[in-house]
Amino acid sequence: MKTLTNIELAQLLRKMAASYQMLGENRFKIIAYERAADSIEHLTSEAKDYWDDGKLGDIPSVGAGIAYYLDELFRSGHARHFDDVMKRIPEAVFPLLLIPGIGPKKAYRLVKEFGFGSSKTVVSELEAAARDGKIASMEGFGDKSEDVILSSIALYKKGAIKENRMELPLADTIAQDVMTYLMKLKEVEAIDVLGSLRRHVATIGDIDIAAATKKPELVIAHFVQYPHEKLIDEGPRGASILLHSGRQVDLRVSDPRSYGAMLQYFTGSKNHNIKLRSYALEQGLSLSEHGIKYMGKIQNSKLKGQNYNAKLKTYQFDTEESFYKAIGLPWIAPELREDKGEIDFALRGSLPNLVELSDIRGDLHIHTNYDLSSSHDLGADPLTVYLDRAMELGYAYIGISDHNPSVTKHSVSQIVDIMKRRKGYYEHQYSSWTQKVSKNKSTDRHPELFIMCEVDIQPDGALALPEKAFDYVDAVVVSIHSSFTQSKDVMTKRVITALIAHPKVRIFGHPTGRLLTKREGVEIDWNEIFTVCKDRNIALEINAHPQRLDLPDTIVYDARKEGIRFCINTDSHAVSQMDMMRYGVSVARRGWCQKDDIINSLEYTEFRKWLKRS
DNA sequence: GCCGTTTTCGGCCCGACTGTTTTCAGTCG
Repeated sequence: MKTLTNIELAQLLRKMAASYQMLGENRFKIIAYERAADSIEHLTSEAKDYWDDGKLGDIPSVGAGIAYYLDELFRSGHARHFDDVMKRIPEAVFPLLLIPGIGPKKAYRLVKEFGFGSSKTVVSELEAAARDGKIASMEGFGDKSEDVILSSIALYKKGAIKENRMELPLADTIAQDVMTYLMKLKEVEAIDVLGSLRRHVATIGDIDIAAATKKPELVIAHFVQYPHEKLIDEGPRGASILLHSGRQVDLRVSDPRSYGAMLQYFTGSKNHNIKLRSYALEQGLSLSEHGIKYMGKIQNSKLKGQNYNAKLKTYQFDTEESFYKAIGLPWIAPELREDKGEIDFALRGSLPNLVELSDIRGDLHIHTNYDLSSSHDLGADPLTVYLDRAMELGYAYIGISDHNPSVTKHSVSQIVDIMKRRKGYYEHQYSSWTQKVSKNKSTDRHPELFIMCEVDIQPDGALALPEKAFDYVDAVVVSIHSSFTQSKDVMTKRVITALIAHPKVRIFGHPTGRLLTKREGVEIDWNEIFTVCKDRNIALEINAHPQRLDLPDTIVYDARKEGIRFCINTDSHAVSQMDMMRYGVSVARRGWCQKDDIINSLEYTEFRKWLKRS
């Protein structure tokens, strides 16, 4: 039987939710399935592992009912109840759910009406029906809905499907461009990104931007002049455009007096907001993007002094801080707003003091253009260029972690020789560089250098660097670069073998090996890895490379609870990539890391002690 | 169907927008 991944389970549960919606089931049952899907999708370990331990019911939002069906699914590959429900739904409805503006009810009606049979052809068949004017005559539909379906399909074909996400740095770059453009207007009093982008999630759907202004019409008119492919929507509160890149940007404007409430509302996450509103409701407070309505009879003292909008019967908040304060909470950093208990921590006043980019003192995973005959990519720039940049960044140290020399092309003694020559070369380069900077600059402070190596973990767990070559490095990062699809048991043993192979193994590089939107991470028993890392005092890397962001934040969160420490590195293959450090810091923050959890926040002397185990 | 520092029953976050309608259903974030 094929093992079901969390993503596949989540998709299955969402299909169940959609099916129930089409069948007119109780709406709370639908919500329950959606919540279970969300919960499983955000799980840090596989649901299958919960099942192995007989603990499916421990998964939040999975109760006795769904646990029973999932159990059957894991045992036999089928859940009769799921099959029975979905048997009543034509398969052709499901692709339609990915088209903007089409939900379960509409999809179901359209498929029933026209008898679309195949999920492969349904989108083009629907397009043809709309072209022929066959939709406008359906009850509940009209000319306008027909147009909307046509333009939605066009969007869908351009890639604007509901699940098409982009990597964080790309979204960040696009958003910065648009915000720079918007800020040219002096009427824009404040501007921020919203949603998953503000929470620094690894992949982003739409780009949402908030602006505070007393002249909304002016700001919106300016926004829709930004170069775009298509104006999707324009109204009094904002507008949406589709860029030439196929990416959607939404602008929302708000009066400065209620900007804080709007910012809070649209930053999400959905689950954070749901939890927050439930909590507020217990105090008789109803939250919305406009502010807070008081439902109780006795005056609530926390709302005193807030601006009151009589028309909306709502108290307004210009900042998020004042909004949270009115519910009795301190401000919660956006990265924490994922319903992982942050509201309880906020209540107890024990939110983590999150690590900042400025806490980072060095970057330990950098590839130079020194050719040591590796089977992997070299970097693009020489050591001295990285050193210059490290100095500008104010780093106390950097580590050069080139890939090990190819083990298939060289003998052991050749590899040892290559590593020895490399060490000599770097030491010489570094020494002349330090002399140069001491002469030119007023300060004698400059980054220290660690000569390291990124060593392949071979399929059997052996390190791709012979014992004698370790004499020529300060420490190594070990990483998986091949055989990603080994079974969980084999992979776990493989990595543990590598981690304990040599005392100079200090960092486990991009541990899951995932490539965002391209390749899933490896299957591995994280608890066993955590145990070994803790015993051997090895750091897990948080790789800041835009395509990796690896470890994923959810696993960082779990590892941190076990007392594991992390090293945030850029894995730079060119000097410009050293600036990606901030994305790694975002991952750490989403994993609730404080400065102490990050090994490369240590100053040089302390870090050196850690790295060299002395 | 899930869930519980007052509850094992009776609740379940909130509002905007749209289109097709005279009060609402569907979709979205």
